Order: sequence, then C-alpha cells, then structure tokens
Amino acid sequence: MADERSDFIRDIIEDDLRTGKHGGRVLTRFPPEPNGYLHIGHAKSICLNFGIAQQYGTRCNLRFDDTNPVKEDTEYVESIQRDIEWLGFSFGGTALYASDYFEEMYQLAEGLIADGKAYVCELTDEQIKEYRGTLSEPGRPSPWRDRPIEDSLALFRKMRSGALPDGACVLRAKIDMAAANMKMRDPLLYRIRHAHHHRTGDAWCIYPMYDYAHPLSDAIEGITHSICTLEFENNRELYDWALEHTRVAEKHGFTRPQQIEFARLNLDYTVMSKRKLLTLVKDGHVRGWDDPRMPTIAGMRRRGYSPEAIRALAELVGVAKTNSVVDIGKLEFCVRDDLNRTAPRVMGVLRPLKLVVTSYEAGAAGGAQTFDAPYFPPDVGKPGSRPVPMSRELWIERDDFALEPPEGYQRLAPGRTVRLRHGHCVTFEDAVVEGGEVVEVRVRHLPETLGANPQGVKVSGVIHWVSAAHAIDAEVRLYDRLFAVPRPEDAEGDFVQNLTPGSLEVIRGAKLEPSLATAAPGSRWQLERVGYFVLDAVDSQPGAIVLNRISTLREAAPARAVEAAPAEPREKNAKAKTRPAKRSPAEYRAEARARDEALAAAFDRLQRVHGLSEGDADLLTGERAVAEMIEGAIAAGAAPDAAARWLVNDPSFGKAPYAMTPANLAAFVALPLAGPAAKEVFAKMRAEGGDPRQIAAAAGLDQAADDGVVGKLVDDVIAAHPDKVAQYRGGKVGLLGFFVGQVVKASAGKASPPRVQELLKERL
RNA sequence: UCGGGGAUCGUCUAAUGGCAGGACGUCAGACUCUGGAUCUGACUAUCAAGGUUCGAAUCCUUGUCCCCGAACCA
Repeated sequence: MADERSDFIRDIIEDDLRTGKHGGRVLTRFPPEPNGYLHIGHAKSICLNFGIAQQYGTRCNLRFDDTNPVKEDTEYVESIQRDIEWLGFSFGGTALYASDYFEEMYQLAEGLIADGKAYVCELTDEQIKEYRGTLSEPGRPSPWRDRPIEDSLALFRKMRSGALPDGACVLRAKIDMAAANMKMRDPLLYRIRHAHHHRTGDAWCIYPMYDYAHPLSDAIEGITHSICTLEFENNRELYDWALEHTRVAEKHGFTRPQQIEFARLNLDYTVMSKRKLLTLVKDGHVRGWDDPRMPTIAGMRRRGYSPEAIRALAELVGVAKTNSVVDIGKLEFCVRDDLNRTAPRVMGVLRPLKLVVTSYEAGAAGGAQTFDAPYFPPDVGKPGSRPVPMSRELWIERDDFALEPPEGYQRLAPGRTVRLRHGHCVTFEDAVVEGGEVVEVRVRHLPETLGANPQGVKVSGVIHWVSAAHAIDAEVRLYDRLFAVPRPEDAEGDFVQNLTPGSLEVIRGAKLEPSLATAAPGSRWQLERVGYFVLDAVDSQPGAIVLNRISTLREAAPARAVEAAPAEPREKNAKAKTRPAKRSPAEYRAEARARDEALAAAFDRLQRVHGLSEGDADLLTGERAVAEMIEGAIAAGAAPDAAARWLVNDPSFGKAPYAMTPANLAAFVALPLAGPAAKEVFAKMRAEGGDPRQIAAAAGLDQAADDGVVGKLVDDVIAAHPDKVAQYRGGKVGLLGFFVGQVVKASAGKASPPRVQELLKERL
C-alpha cells in the first residue's frame, strides 16, 4: 500500500504517534452487537478499523458487545465472523466478548459505589424518566441518590445474587442531574435482567449498560483509538467519566483510550437500519438476510460483489464527520471496475430468438465449426480461451433484431450485416413473423470474415449468440435496486411502500454457451453485452444453473433509460420538530445587559463616547470581564477602535479568561506590529499575560526586517520557483499569495507582508 | 438549562491563513469484433451577510439550514 490515503482519524493517530501519547501503540477494535447481520455500513467501519491496524502493523480486536442478552444470539456471532473474514480481514481467529469482562466490570462498579460515585436507585423506569428532566429543563436528584454507601453496596450485591426481580432497581452513576448533556444526568450502569445469555448462560442476572461496558472493555484491552459513529458524540463525556473514575486503563497498565466519531455510511436507494432490514426479512419482502438485493454483507456476497469491490467503496468514500448520503452509483462503479478486470467473458442469451444461418449445412450438427474465443479482451490482458461451437441454428437476443430499427440501432435489421461475436459476419435474408411477432430470423454468413472485415459492406454492430444445438439452459435472476426512491426512509408512511415493484425478475429459458456447464458456484462471469453474473452459491446445481445478475454493463447514452429522480423537498424528521428553540449568544448578551446596569452603561459609552459600532459594543458588553478589558484599555490610552478590533476578532473570544491586563492591551495596540507577528504577540499576551513589548522582543519580532534582507529573500524565492514564476507571468496572478507566503515564511514572520508584496510586484 | 456536531462541484472528498484539487457522475469526441474497457476534452462548488488580514474555504461576528441527545438499546 504505497499511497495510503489519510483522513482526520489517521491524522490524530499520526499526531499521537509523534507525541508518544500512547507510548507509540495503536490498537483499534470493531465492536458489533450480535443482534443482526452486518451490512455495507459496517463494512466501512470494518475497513477503517482493520485498515488502520494493517497500516500500523498492529491488530484490530473483534469484540462482541454482548451486554443485552435478550437481543443477542450466536447465529449473529457466527455470521459476523464469517462476514469479516470474507471481507479479507483477520482478527487472529479469536473473537473477544464484552461478556468476558463482566466480573471485572462488576468489581469496578463496586469500587465506584465505595467511592461514592454510584448508587442503587429504586425509582421505577417511569420515575427515572420523569426525574431526568428534559432537554431544556434540569433534572431532579433521585431520592436514593444520597443513601449510605453500605446500603448501595448491599443492594448491588443483592441485585447480583438474583434475589431481586427485573426492574426492581438499577445501579446509577452519581454525576450531575442538572448537566446540559443528558447522558450525564446520573446514567444507568447496571440493570437486572433474568435472561439467558448466549455465552455466560445464567451466570449473571445483572448486565452492564453500553455506556459503562464499552469504555471499560476498550480500556481492558488496551485500545488506543476507539472509533465509532457520530451519534455517540454525546456519549463521549460519559465514556471519559467511566475511564477516569474507575481508573481501569491504569490498572491494566495502559493509557486511556480516546473515542473518535466519524460519519456512518449511508447509501441512497437503500435502507440501513437493523430494524428496517429485519422488517424486510420478516415480512417476506426479500428472501432472507442474504437476499442479493439486501445491503447486508451476506446479501452482497450472494449477489456476487467481491470483497475487493466493497473495500474499494470504503476507500472511495473516505472518512469524515459530515453526514452524507453516498450515491449508490459509486458502489456500482466499484463493482464493475473490479469485475471488468476479473470476470472472464462468455456468451449467453437471456431472451432467445432463433437465428438460422442458411448458408450453413442443415442437420443437427449443422456443419459445426468451433471458434477459439479468448476469455478476456486485449485491454484486460489476461490469458485463457475456450472453444465456442457454431452451427446452423443459433440463439440471439430478442432485442438484437428489429424489423424497424430505431435511430442509432447498432444491431441486426432487414438489409443489414452484423458480426457474430468471435465468428463471422452475417447478412439479413428474411424474418419469419407469426401473429405479429418475429419468431425466426434468417441470415447468410460471409465466409471470409473471420478476423477480417468484409469488403464494401458496412458492419452494423456486433451481437452475441449461442449455438442452439450446444446451448445449456439456465435460470437467470435479474436484480434491480430494492427501493425506487433515493431516500426510502424519508417519505412519510411506511418505508416498504417505496420498494421497487419488480426488483427481482426471473428468466427461465436463458441459453448459455456450453463452456459454462462446468462453472463453479460462486464464480463470476461477464455475459458479453449483457452484464456481470454469478452462479448462485445456494441454488445453482450442475445441470441446473442459476445465475444472479451482479450488475448490468455500463450503458452508453442511446440505450439508457432516462430515469428522472425529481428532488423532492426533504421533510424535517419527526424528532427535529420536537426540539426546543435555542437562544443565540446575542440574546444572552442582551439579557446580561438588562440584568446588569454596568454592562448597559458600558454598551452606551462605547458607542457614544468612544465611537464604536453598535455591533462591536454589543459583543464587548456581554460580560463584565470583557467590558472591563475594553474600557480599561481605553482608559490606559488605547485607541478604542484598535483595542476593540483585537478583542472582537480574538479566536479565544468568550472561551477563556484573559490573562492580560487592560494596560497590557493598551501597550499592545500602541506597538508598530503587523501581520502574523502581531497575532503571535497578541495570542501569547492574551493566554499568559505580560508586557507585549517584552514578548515581542523575546520573540525577535519587535523590528521588521529591512528592505535589503527582504529583497534578498524575494530574490531567493523567485529563483527557487521558476515554474511558478512562469505561470505567474503567464497570467496566473493568484500565485502572488503563494510568493508572499514563501517570503514571509522564510523571514520567520519578520517581513512586512505589504512591503513584500510591493517588492514581488516589482520583480516579477 | 438546552447541550453536542456539521455545511466545499449533482455526489463523496482534499486543501490546517498563500494556486479551490481528486474521484464518481454528466456531456462531447476518439478508439473498439462487447453500445464494455480505454483515451481526450468540457462541465460544475467554498451556505449567506458583515468583519479581521497584503491575502480567507480556513480566523471573528451574526444569520440560515441539517444531524445527534430526554431506552432499564447499542
């Protein structure tokens, strides 16, 4: 893997490696819950986590997140392992299980209780919900929150002992019922579940919640980068809380893992949620989890998609934090791109029409002749060929003959000559029509046209064919997109209403060339001019071949059906509608001034006395610290507009308290500093305090470089980039910024950019 | 008492104050014993407005839109 692509997660890992954050270790994990089949969205995550492990020469743990016995099953454990290995990744043959850590998690929970960090709560689930408050209202503490530690400990042990029924009580973290992040309002750590677990059997009747089990599992294994999807952003604070207060990583001699969230894969014309996929299976809209129309790994495998194609898609779509919906065409591209290079070409006719070559001898063998046809076209450059028998009676595709050809039709029609792929050219003689339908076409072959074009005759195209006497029959299953609309989950009503009505078409009398008789189930082929197909791994038998269409060939414009996908206005989702409106920072500042006369007075003064704009005055009077800073600086002699500019454009505005004094600020704005140098000094003064003159002097920024020095740097930069200079002189004036940047960089920030620009313009 | 994220060609994704680039797609052409593949060319973007700066996709402000969070699910 020479040019490994990067992304923001790999950037973080690189940084951590550089700084030695995890002692140079990298360890990822893929943590599915065994409650469903893996789908293409999981594939992206698998490629990410296992891909990183490969790239850094480490391991990715497959860990089943099996903390909810009522939903989980070994059937899923097995399918998940199979799918990961099929995708081409290795987890060392042994999967890990969160349930293996139940005892340690339990002990750590007792520790939390002993530290006063957790308590047993006897509120009912309705009460817990009620006490939790809402998005815009704080919660109230549970009456059990401050019960004695000993009581909680005894009760927790009783929970474990099995003496308590489901729902009697739960273990909760004691964090903050008023936290703005609802995940931190005393979240549940353990609940009672008298249920049989697929691995631990009946050993436990209490089970840890995800938010507790997950960080602990990561830490126990020594995971360094715990990569998950965006919806867990709110959980990160709790993830860190659990690590901090159990100190579990430290107990295992590891650094604490870091949770990083990325955007899950969404594909248009597809649904991806486990619940909806389960509905499709259970309600019989598809033939099972491995139905070739399903976006499951098992479905795509049966459809004939290769692991390489799926990995290529993951590579193609990249990793970022933007919610996105990937064009399903990208998947199709990856599939075709892979198959073009790997699938041998053979011939097969889906909807047969009899073609009689009258110039051939009559009889069963029909003056048989055999062509040696290569499996791959020259551009693919792979070896191999097979014999293709030819005879008097052939099958051709019904679509490849037209009595009245439409414009641009490059196939057989009255008066025309076409090439039989790998064989002769044939010229139309006659068509037999019965009941308005063409039932037979008669042609004469041109003997000298094997490997050569006929003299003086136009060849209207190339069509595929199969010798009728030698053909083998096959069932062909043509799959289309499962959903007819780009976003099946968006439309109101049930998503199954958006199913494509004929997403599976079964053709029974297809005719294949005889070489396919020995093809292996699961093998992939291109039926030339028709598409890519795979012998169905389940239903295809020797003598009774079943082909699944993996994909059509890419079709050029004239043949392609115009598919209009009108962009319906998206409807806001139901949850978004219930969310309370937020107030803006501007509203908060206005409220602060209404509350605080001093702020209101400053707001007024800054505008009327010091001449600041209303906008700046507003920003500077939202809180005391800022108002005092600007007014203090002005009192110390600072120009009001300059001081205001620096405060208002401060990247840390409102994020951190000022370390500088108003006098520092006043001294700063009086300094003859500009450009990056000024920013550097301001940032340091703001963060650490101190006299800006000293800061500037210490950094050597108190004096701008003189023209002589700058002039030399300009000459150096011009000499170092002759190609850019040529482009600039050729009219690419945008490059001026590039040159200025180079010179300023070379001067370590001392050159004055406006002066550099002048000098550059003179000399370019 | 609301909090956390996000917005760059039609789509996905780069550019971490200095040339808005790549891929998919679309269109046009070349080539072709697959209407495939390949090749060439074209197309199209920084959510909006203000500000800072020699220079802004990137920094600041305001606004708009989207996603996530109130399971004893993960």
